[in-house]
Amino acid sequence: MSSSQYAPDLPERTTYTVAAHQLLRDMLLDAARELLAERHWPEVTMAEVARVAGVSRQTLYNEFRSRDEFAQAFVLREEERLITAVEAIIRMHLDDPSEALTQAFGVFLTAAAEDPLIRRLLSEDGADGMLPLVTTRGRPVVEGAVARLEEIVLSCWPHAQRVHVRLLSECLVRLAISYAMLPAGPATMTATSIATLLGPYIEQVF
Amino acid sequence: MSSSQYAPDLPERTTYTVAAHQLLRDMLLDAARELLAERHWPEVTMAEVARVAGVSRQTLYNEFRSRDEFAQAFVLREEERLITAVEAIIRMHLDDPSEALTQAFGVFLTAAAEDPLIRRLLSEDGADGMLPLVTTRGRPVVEGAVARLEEIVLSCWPHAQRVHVRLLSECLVRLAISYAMLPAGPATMTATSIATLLGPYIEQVF
DNA sequence: CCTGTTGTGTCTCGTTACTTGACATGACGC
DNA sequence: GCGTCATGTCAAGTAACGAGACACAACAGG
Repeated sequence: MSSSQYAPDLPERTTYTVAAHQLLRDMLLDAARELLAERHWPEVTMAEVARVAGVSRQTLYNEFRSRDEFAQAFVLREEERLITAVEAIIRMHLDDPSEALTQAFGVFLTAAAEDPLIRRLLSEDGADGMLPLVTTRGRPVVEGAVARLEEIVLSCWPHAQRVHVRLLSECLVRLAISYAMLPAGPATMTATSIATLLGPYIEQVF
Repeated sequence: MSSSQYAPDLPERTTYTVAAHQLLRDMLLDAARELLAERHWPEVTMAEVARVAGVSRQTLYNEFRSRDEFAQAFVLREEERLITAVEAIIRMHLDDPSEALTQAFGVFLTAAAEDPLIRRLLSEDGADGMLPLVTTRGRPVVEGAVARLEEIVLSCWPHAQRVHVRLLSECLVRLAISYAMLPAGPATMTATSIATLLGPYIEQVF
Protein backbone atom coordinates (compact mmCIF):
# COMPACT_ATOMS: atom_id res chain seq x y z
CA MET A 1 0.00 0.00 0.00
CA SER A 2 3.01 2.20 -0.24
CA SER A 3 3.30 3.23 -3.85
CA SER A 4 0.21 2.86 -5.99
CA GLN A 5 -2.38 4.78 -4.05
CA TYR A 6 -3.00 7.31 -6.77
CA ALA A 7 0.12 6.91 -8.89
CA PRO A 8 -0.73 5.79 -12.44
CA ASP A 9 2.40 4.06 -13.71
CA LEU A 10 5.84 5.64 -13.95
CA PRO A 11 6.02 8.94 -12.04
CA GLU A 12 7.40 6.60 -9.38
CA ARG A 13 9.93 8.42 -7.21
CA THR A 14 13.48 7.13 -6.98
CA THR A 15 14.44 6.34 -3.42
CA TYR A 16 17.59 7.60 -1.78
CA THR A 17 19.34 4.24 -1.70
CA VAL A 18 19.19 3.67 -5.45
CA ALA A 19 20.05 7.29 -6.16
CA ALA A 20 23.12 7.05 -3.94
CA HIS A 21 24.10 3.83 -5.67
CA GLN A 22 23.80 5.48 -9.07
CA LEU A 23 25.76 8.44 -7.77
CA LEU A 24 28.58 6.14 -6.72
CA ARG A 25 28.77 4.55 -10.17
CA ASP A 26 28.69 7.93 -11.86
CA MET A 27 31.41 9.39 -9.69
CA LEU A 28 33.66 6.40 -10.33
CA LEU A 29 33.11 6.68 -14.06
CA ASP A 30 33.59 10.45 -13.88
CA ALA A 31 36.87 9.89 -12.08
CA ALA A 32 38.02 7.64 -14.90
CA ARG A 33 36.90 10.24 -17.40
CA GLU A 34 38.98 12.85 -15.64
CA LEU A 35 42.06 10.65 -15.58
CA LEU A 36 41.62 9.73 -19.23
CA ALA A 37 41.85 13.41 -20.05
CA GLU A 38 45.61 13.23 -19.62
CA ARG A 39 46.52 9.56 -19.83
CA HIS A 40 45.71 6.44 -21.78
CA TRP A 41 43.65 3.68 -20.20
CA PRO A 42 46.54 1.27 -19.64
CA GLU A 43 48.30 4.01 -17.67
CA VAL A 44 45.30 4.52 -15.37
CA THR A 45 45.20 2.28 -12.33
CA MET A 46 42.13 1.19 -10.40
CA ALA A 47 43.64 2.66 -7.26
CA GLU A 48 43.77 6.09 -8.90
CA VAL A 49 40.19 5.88 -10.05
CA ALA A 50 39.05 5.07 -6.53
CA ARG A 51 41.18 7.81 -5.03
CA VAL A 52 39.88 10.50 -7.39
CA ALA A 53 36.30 9.41 -6.75
CA GLY A 54 36.95 9.61 -3.03
CA VAL A 55 36.21 5.98 -2.19
CA SER A 56 38.32 2.99 -1.30
CA ARG A 57 39.64 0.58 -3.87
CA GLN A 58 37.52 -2.15 -2.35
CA THR A 59 34.34 -0.16 -2.94
CA LEU A 60 35.32 0.17 -6.57
CA TYR A 61 35.70 -3.59 -6.82
CA ASN A 62 32.40 -4.12 -5.05
CA GLU A 63 30.68 -2.05 -7.69
CA PHE A 64 32.56 -3.39 -10.72
CA ARG A 65 33.89 -6.91 -10.36
CA SER A 66 37.00 -6.32 -12.45
CA ARG A 67 38.97 -3.70 -14.31
CA ASP A 68 37.51 -5.09 -17.50
CA GLU A 69 33.92 -4.80 -16.35
CA PHE A 70 34.65 -1.24 -15.30
CA ALA A 71 35.99 -0.41 -18.76
CA GLN A 72 32.87 -1.97 -20.28
CA ALA A 73 30.65 0.19 -18.12
CA PHE A 74 32.70 3.23 -19.02
CA VAL A 75 32.38 2.69 -22.75
CA LEU A 76 28.68 1.97 -22.41
CA ARG A 77 28.13 5.24 -20.63
CA GLU A 78 30.06 7.21 -23.24
CA GLU A 79 27.95 5.47 -25.87
CA GLU A 80 24.86 6.58 -23.99
CA ARG A 81 26.17 10.12 -23.91
CA LEU A 82 26.73 10.16 -27.65
CA ILE A 83 23.46 8.53 -28.56
CA THR A 84 21.57 11.05 -26.46
CA ALA A 85 23.07 13.83 -28.55
CA VAL A 86 22.14 11.91 -31.69
CA GLU A 87 18.57 11.53 -30.43
CA ALA A 88 18.25 15.27 -29.94
CA ILE A 89 19.36 15.89 -33.52
CA ILE A 90 16.99 13.29 -34.91
CA ARG A 91 14.02 14.81 -33.12
CA MET A 92 14.76 18.14 -34.81
CA HIS A 93 14.00 16.65 -38.23
CA LEU A 94 10.85 14.60 -37.76
CA ASP A 95 9.54 15.80 -41.12
CA ASP A 96 12.54 14.60 -43.13
CA PRO A 97 14.08 11.22 -42.23
CA SER A 98 16.93 11.55 -44.72
CA GLU A 99 17.92 14.93 -43.36
CA ALA A 100 17.70 13.55 -39.84
CA LEU A 101 20.10 10.80 -40.85
CA THR A 102 22.54 13.23 -42.42
CA GLN A 103 22.61 15.57 -39.43
CA ALA A 104 22.72 12.82 -36.81
CA PHE A 105 25.48 10.92 -38.55
CA GLY A 106 27.33 14.18 -38.97
CA VAL A 107 27.30 15.19 -35.33
CA PHE A 108 28.31 11.70 -34.32
CA LEU A 109 31.35 11.69 -36.58
CA THR A 110 32.23 15.23 -35.62
CA ALA A 111 32.13 14.36 -31.95
CA ALA A 112 34.20 11.26 -32.57
CA ALA A 113 36.74 13.32 -34.47
CA GLU A 114 36.96 16.28 -32.10
CA ASP A 115 36.15 15.13 -28.57
CA PRO A 116 39.54 14.72 -26.89
CA LEU A 117 38.38 11.77 -24.82
CA ILE A 118 37.08 9.80 -27.78
CA ARG A 119 40.13 10.66 -29.83
CA ARG A 120 42.24 9.25 -27.04
CA LEU A 121 40.25 6.04 -26.78
CA LEU A 122 40.39 5.53 -30.54
CA SER A 123 44.12 6.20 -30.62
CA GLU A 124 44.98 3.35 -28.26
CA ASP A 125 46.71 0.63 -30.16
CA GLY A 126 47.36 -2.20 -27.73
CA ALA A 127 44.97 -4.95 -26.73
CA ASP A 128 44.76 -3.65 -23.17
CA GLY A 129 43.22 -0.34 -24.17
CA MET A 130 39.50 0.30 -24.54
CA LEU A 131 39.42 0.04 -28.32
CA PRO A 132 38.68 -3.70 -28.39
CA LEU A 133 35.50 -2.93 -26.46
CA VAL A 134 33.99 -1.39 -29.59
CA THR A 135 35.51 -3.80 -32.09
CA THR A 136 36.44 -7.42 -31.44
CA ARG A 137 34.73 -7.52 -28.03
CA GLY A 138 32.20 -4.89 -28.99
CA ARG A 139 29.04 -6.97 -28.98
CA PRO A 140 27.52 -5.33 -25.86
CA VAL A 141 28.23 -1.86 -27.15
CA VAL A 142 26.95 -2.52 -30.65
CA GLU A 143 23.84 -4.35 -29.56
CA GLY A 144 23.11 -1.70 -26.96
CA ALA A 145 23.47 1.11 -29.45
CA VAL A 146 21.35 -0.71 -32.03
CA ALA A 147 18.55 -1.33 -29.55
CA ARG A 148 18.68 2.26 -28.36
CA LEU A 149 18.65 3.71 -31.88
CA GLU A 150 15.87 1.35 -32.91
CA GLU A 151 13.63 2.60 -30.12
CA ILE A 152 14.41 6.20 -30.92
CA VAL A 153 13.55 5.82 -34.60
CA LEU A 154 10.40 3.86 -33.82
CA SER A 155 9.21 6.52 -31.43
CA CYS A 156 9.87 9.21 -34.03
CA TRP A 157 8.19 7.42 -36.95
CA PRO A 158 5.68 5.04 -35.38
CA HIS A 159 4.28 3.70 -38.63
CA ALA A 160 7.62 2.33 -39.83
CA GLN A 161 7.95 -1.44 -39.58
CA ARG A 162 10.21 -2.78 -36.86
CA VAL A 163 12.13 -5.12 -39.19
CA HIS A 164 13.20 -2.31 -41.46
CA VAL A 165 14.08 0.00 -38.58
CA ARG A 166 16.07 -2.80 -37.02
CA LEU A 167 18.10 -3.43 -40.17
CA LEU A 168 18.70 0.26 -40.69
CA SER A 169 19.80 0.81 -37.09
CA GLU A 170 22.06 -2.20 -37.19
CA CYS A 171 23.92 -1.05 -40.29
CA LEU A 172 24.06 2.59 -39.22
CA VAL A 173 25.64 1.73 -35.91
CA ARG A 174 28.26 -0.47 -37.56
CA LEU A 175 28.99 2.16 -40.19
CA ALA A 176 29.23 4.86 -37.56
CA ILE A 177 31.76 2.91 -35.54
CA SER A 178 33.74 2.06 -38.64
CA TYR A 179 33.95 5.65 -39.87
CA ALA A 180 34.67 6.91 -36.39
CA MET A 181 37.68 4.62 -36.11
CA LEU A 182 38.84 5.13 -39.67
CA PRO A 183 37.55 8.40 -41.19
CA ALA A 184 37.37 8.51 -44.95
CA GLY A 185 37.01 12.29 -45.18
CA PRO A 186 35.33 15.21 -43.47
CA ALA A 187 32.52 14.22 -41.13
CA THR A 188 29.75 16.10 -42.93
CA MET A 189 30.83 14.72 -46.30
CA THR A 190 30.76 11.16 -45.04
CA ALA A 191 27.37 11.79 -43.48
CA THR A 192 26.01 13.10 -46.76
CA SER A 193 27.34 10.07 -48.61
CA ILE A 194 25.73 7.65 -46.19
CA ALA A 195 22.44 9.51 -46.45
CA THR A 196 22.65 9.31 -50.23
CA LEU A 197 23.40 5.61 -50.05
CA LEU A 198 20.49 4.82 -47.73
CA GLY A 199 18.11 7.52 -48.94
CA PRO A 200 16.16 5.31 -51.36
CA TYR A 201 15.67 2.63 -48.72
CA ILE A 202 14.46 5.20 -46.24
CA GLU A 203 12.04 6.79 -48.71
CA GLN A 204 10.63 3.36 -49.45
CA VAL A 205 10.28 2.28 -45.86
CA PHE A 206 9.12 5.40 -44.02
CA MET B 1 50.53 14.59 -0.83
CA SER B 2 47.14 13.54 -2.04
CA SER B 3 45.46 16.68 -3.28
CA SER B 4 47.72 19.62 -3.98
CA GLN B 5 50.19 18.15 -6.40
CA TYR B 6 49.25 20.40 -9.26
CA ALA B 7 45.83 21.65 -8.13
CA PRO B 8 45.83 25.44 -7.64
CA ASP B 9 43.00 26.12 -5.22
CA LEU B 10 39.38 25.21 -5.77
CA PRO B 11 38.97 22.77 -8.67
CA GLU B 12 39.03 20.28 -5.78
CA ARG B 13 36.84 17.29 -6.57
CA THR B 14 33.92 16.50 -4.31
CA THR B 15 34.24 13.06 -2.82
CA TYR B 16 31.48 10.47 -2.92
CA THR B 17 30.73 10.60 0.79
CA VAL B 18 29.93 14.30 0.86
CA ALA B 19 28.03 14.09 -2.42
CA ALA B 20 25.91 11.26 -1.05
CA HIS B 21 25.27 13.26 2.09
CA GLN B 22 24.14 16.26 0.07
CA LEU B 23 22.00 13.96 -2.04
CA LEU B 24 20.27 12.69 1.08
CA ARG B 25 19.43 16.20 2.25
CA ASP B 26 18.20 17.18 -1.19
CA MET B 27 15.99 14.14 -1.56
CA LEU B 28 14.45 14.73 1.85
CA LEU B 29 13.74 18.36 0.99
CA ASP B 30 12.47 17.32 -2.43
CA ALA B 31 10.13 14.86 -0.78
CA ALA B 32 8.73 17.65 1.37
CA ARG B 33 8.38 19.81 -1.72
CA GLU B 34 6.39 17.08 -3.42
CA LEU B 35 4.11 16.63 -0.45
CA LEU B 36 3.60 20.39 -0.14
CA ALA B 37 2.26 20.40 -3.69
CA GLU B 38 -1.01 19.02 -2.41
CA ARG B 39 -1.05 19.71 1.33
CA HIS B 40 -0.17 22.37 3.84
CA TRP B 41 2.86 21.95 6.06
CA PRO B 42 0.93 21.15 9.26
CA GLU B 43 -0.74 18.28 7.37
CA VAL B 44 2.61 16.80 6.31
CA THR B 45 4.17 14.38 8.80
CA MET B 46 7.84 13.60 9.19
CA ALA B 47 7.08 9.93 8.59
CA GLU B 48 5.65 10.76 5.18
CA VAL B 49 8.64 12.84 4.22
CA ALA B 50 10.97 9.98 5.10
CA ARG B 51 8.83 7.44 3.27
CA VAL B 52 8.67 9.49 0.06
CA ALA B 53 12.43 10.03 0.18
CA GLY B 54 12.90 6.30 0.62
CA VAL B 55 14.67 6.41 3.98
CA SER B 56 13.68 5.64 7.55
CA ARG B 57 12.26 8.19 9.88
CA GLN B 58 15.32 7.89 12.07
CA THR B 59 17.60 8.87 9.20
CA LEU B 60 15.53 11.98 8.70
CA TYR B 61 15.98 12.86 12.36
CA ASN B 62 19.71 12.15 12.14
CA GLU B 63 19.99 14.69 9.36
CA PHE B 64 17.64 17.32 10.80
CA ARG B 65 17.36 17.32 14.55
CA SER B 66 13.72 18.36 14.63
CA ARG B 67 10.72 19.10 12.49
CA ASP B 68 11.42 22.76 13.02
CA GLU B 69 15.00 22.57 11.85
CA PHE B 70 13.82 20.69 8.80
CA ALA B 71 11.33 23.43 7.98
CA GLN B 72 14.11 25.99 8.40
CA ALA B 73 16.30 24.12 5.96
CA PHE B 74 13.42 23.83 3.55
CA VAL B 75 12.68 27.55 3.55
CA LEU B 76 16.37 28.37 3.22
CA ARG B 77 16.64 26.17 0.16
CA GLU B 78 13.61 27.76 -1.47
CA GLU B 79 15.14 31.14 -0.73
CA GLU B 80 18.31 29.98 -2.44
CA ARG B 81 16.28 28.86 -5.42
CA LEU B 82 14.59 32.24 -5.72
CA ILE B 83 17.72 34.29 -5.21
CA THR B 84 19.51 32.33 -7.89
CA ALA B 85 16.82 33.36 -10.35
CA VAL B 86 17.15 36.95 -9.15
CA GLU B 87 20.90 36.80 -9.67
CA ALA B 88 20.47 35.70 -13.26
CA ILE B 89 18.19 38.66 -13.94
CA ILE B 90 20.57 41.11 -12.31
CA ARG B 91 23.49 39.92 -14.39
CA MET B 92 21.51 40.65 -17.53
CA HIS B 93 21.49 44.39 -16.72
CA LEU B 94 25.03 45.19 -15.64
CA ASP B 95 24.91 48.48 -17.52
CA ASP B 96 21.81 49.82 -15.76
CA PRO B 97 21.48 49.21 -12.00
CA SER B 98 18.00 50.72 -11.78
CA GLU B 99 16.72 48.54 -14.57
CA ALA B 100 18.34 45.52 -12.93
CA LEU B 101 16.47 46.35 -9.74
CA THR B 102 13.16 46.73 -11.54
CA GLN B 103 13.46 43.45 -13.39
CA ALA B 104 14.83 41.46 -10.44
CA PHE B 105 12.20 42.73 -8.05
CA GLY B 106 9.59 42.01 -10.69
CA VAL B 107 10.51 38.39 -11.24
CA PHE B 108 10.72 37.83 -7.52
CA LEU B 109 7.23 39.16 -6.89
CA THR B 110 5.88 37.34 -9.91
CA ALA B 111 7.32 34.06 -8.70
CA ALA B 112 5.96 34.69 -5.24
CA ALA B 113 2.53 35.42 -6.68
CA GLU B 114 2.36 32.55 -9.17
CA ASP B 115 4.48 29.67 -7.91
CA PRO B 116 1.97 27.23 -6.36
CA LEU B 117 4.39 26.16 -3.65
CA ILE B 118 5.14 29.67 -2.47
CA ARG B 119 1.48 30.64 -2.67
CA ARG B 120 0.74 27.71 -0.40
CA LEU B 121 3.43 28.63 2.11
CA LEU B 122 2.25 32.24 2.20
CA SER B 123 -1.38 31.19 2.61
CA GLU B 124 -0.75 29.29 5.83
CA ASP B 125 -2.28 31.18 8.70
CA GLY B 126 -1.46 29.26 11.86
CA ALA B 127 1.70 29.48 13.91
CA ASP B 128 2.65 25.91 13.02
CA GLY B 129 2.99 26.62 9.31
CA MET B 130 6.13 27.84 7.61
CA LEU B 131 5.13 31.47 7.41
CA PRO B 132 6.66 32.47 10.77
CA LEU B 133 10.01 31.33 9.34
CA VAL B 134 10.08 34.39 7.09
CA THR B 135 8.45 36.81 9.53
CA THR B 136 8.67 36.65 13.31
CA ARG B 137 11.31 33.93 13.32
CA GLY B 138 12.73 34.98 9.99
CA ARG B 139 16.13 36.23 11.06
CA PRO B 140 18.10 33.37 9.46
CA VAL B 141 16.24 33.71 6.19
CA VAL B 142 16.48 37.48 6.05
CA GLU B 143 20.12 37.65 7.02
CA GLY B 144 20.97 34.87 4.61
CA ALA B 145 19.19 36.58 1.76
CA VAL B 146 20.77 39.94 2.58
CA ALA B 147 24.27 38.47 2.66
CA ARG B 148 23.67 36.60 -0.57
CA LEU B 149 22.26 39.65 -2.36
CA GLU B 150 25.05 41.83 -1.03
CA GLU B 151 27.69 39.56 -2.54
CA ILE B 152 25.86 39.41 -5.85
CA VAL B 153 25.60 43.18 -6.13
CA LEU B 154 29.21 43.67 -5.08
CA SER B 155 30.42 41.21 -7.67
CA CYS B 156 28.35 42.96 -10.35
CA TRP B 157 29.42 46.52 -9.47
CA PRO B 158 32.81 46.17 -7.73
CA HIS B 159 33.41 49.90 -7.23
CA ALA B 160 30.29 50.38 -5.10
CA GLN B 161 30.97 50.78 -1.39
CA ARG B 162 30.04 47.87 0.83
CA VAL B 163 28.11 50.01 3.34
CA HIS B 164 25.75 51.33 0.71
CA VAL B 165 25.29 47.92 -0.91
CA ARG B 166 24.60 46.46 2.50
CA LEU B 167 21.90 49.01 3.31
CA LEU B 168 20.32 48.64 -0.09
CA SER B 169 20.28 44.83 0.11
CA GLU B 170 18.87 44.90 3.61
CA CYS B 171 15.94 47.12 2.68
CA LEU B 172 15.28 45.35 -0.61
CA VAL B 173 15.06 41.97 1.04
CA ARG B 174 12.67 43.24 3.66
CA LEU B 175 10.55 45.04 1.08
CA ALA B 176 10.51 41.97 -1.12
CA ILE B 177 9.26 39.77 1.68
CA SER B 178 6.68 42.32 2.70
CA TYR B 179 5.25 42.74 -0.80
CA ALA B 180 5.36 39.00 -1.39
CA MET B 181 3.24 38.40 1.68
CA LEU B 182 0.93 41.34 1.10
CA PRO B 183 0.88 42.49 -2.53
CA ALA B 184 -0.16 46.08 -3.12
CA GLY B 185 -0.78 45.67 -6.84
CA PRO B 186 0.59 43.91 -9.91
CA ALA B 187 4.14 42.65 -9.50
CA THR B 188 5.68 44.74 -12.27
CA MET B 189 3.98 47.87 -11.05
CA THR B 190 5.28 47.40 -7.53
CA ALA B 191 8.73 46.71 -8.92
CA THR B 192 8.65 49.92 -10.92
CA SER B 193 7.59 51.91 -7.86
CA ILE B 194 10.39 50.51 -5.74
CA ALA B 195 12.89 51.28 -8.48
CA THR B 196 11.58 54.83 -8.66
CA LEU B 197 11.83 55.18 -4.90
CA LEU B 198 15.39 53.92 -4.71
CA GLY B 199 16.58 55.18 -8.09
CA PRO B 200 18.17 58.41 -6.80
CA TYR B 201 20.08 56.58 -4.10
CA ILE B 202 21.32 54.04 -6.61
CA GLU B 203 22.42 56.70 -9.08
CA GLN B 204 24.29 58.44 -6.32
CA VAL B 205 26.00 55.35 -4.99
CA PHE B 206 26.88 53.29 -8.07
C1' DC C 1 68.02 -17.00 -12.81
C1' DC C 2 66.27 -14.60 -9.21
C1' DT C 3 64.98 -10.33 -7.31
C1' DG C 4 62.56 -6.01 -6.60
C1' DT C 5 58.59 -3.59 -8.28
C1' DT C 6 53.93 -2.73 -9.62
C1' DG C 7 49.00 -3.52 -10.35
C1' DT C 8 45.09 -6.75 -10.00
C1' DG C 9 41.89 -9.24 -7.32
C1' DT C 10 40.57 -11.23 -2.69
C1' DC C 11 40.07 -11.50 2.21
C1' DT C 12 39.25 -9.81 6.98
C1' DC C 13 38.05 -6.62 10.30
C1' DG C 14 36.68 -2.14 12.19
C1' DT C 15 33.64 1.72 11.60
C1' DT C 16 30.08 4.43 9.95
C1' DA C 17 25.36 4.97 8.18
C1' DC C 18 20.85 3.32 7.68
C1' DT C 19 16.81 0.26 9.39
C1' DT C 20 13.66 -1.55 12.55
C1' DG C 21 10.92 -1.66 16.43
C1' DA C 22 9.94 0.07 20.64
C1' DC C 23 8.95 3.66 24.01
C1' DA C 24 7.80 8.20 26.49
C1' DT C 25 5.59 12.47 25.77
C1' DG C 26 2.17 15.88 24.55
C1' DA C 27 -1.91 17.42 21.74
C1' DC C 28 -6.34 16.59 20.14
C1' DG C 29 -11.15 14.56 19.60
C1' DC C 30 -14.90 11.82 21.44
C1' DG D 1 -11.76 10.28 31.38
C1' DC D 2 -9.52 7.46 27.27
C1' DG D 3 -7.89 6.11 22.46
C1' DT D 4 -5.35 8.19 18.68
C1' DC D 5 -1.66 10.22 16.42
C1' DA D 6 2.73 12.62 15.62
C1' DT D 7 7.11 14.02 17.60
C1' DG D 8 11.46 12.89 19.44
C1' DT D 9 14.62 9.34 21.54
C1' DC D 10 16.76 4.96 22.32
C1' DA D 11 18.86 0.33 21.47
C1' DA D 12 20.04 -3.49 18.61
C1' DG D 13 20.60 -5.36 14.05
C1' DT D 14 22.22 -5.05 9.23
C1' DA D 15 24.46 -3.33 5.03
C1' DA D 16 28.01 -0.53 2.98
C1' DC D 17 32.36 1.63 3.03
C1' DG D 18 37.42 2.10 4.60
C1' DA D 19 41.95 0.24 5.77
C1' DG D 20 45.34 -3.02 5.67
C1' DA D 21 47.21 -7.22 4.34
C1' DC D 22 47.87 -11.00 1.18
C1' DA D 23 48.58 -14.12 -3.09
C1' DC D 24 49.39 -13.85 -7.84
C1' DA D 25 51.12 -12.49 -12.42
C1' DA D 26 53.81 -9.39 -15.43
C1' DC D 27 57.83 -7.11 -16.03
C1' DA D 28 62.75 -4.83 -15.63
C1' DG D 29 67.47 -4.97 -14.25
C1' DG D 30 71.58 -7.05 -12.53
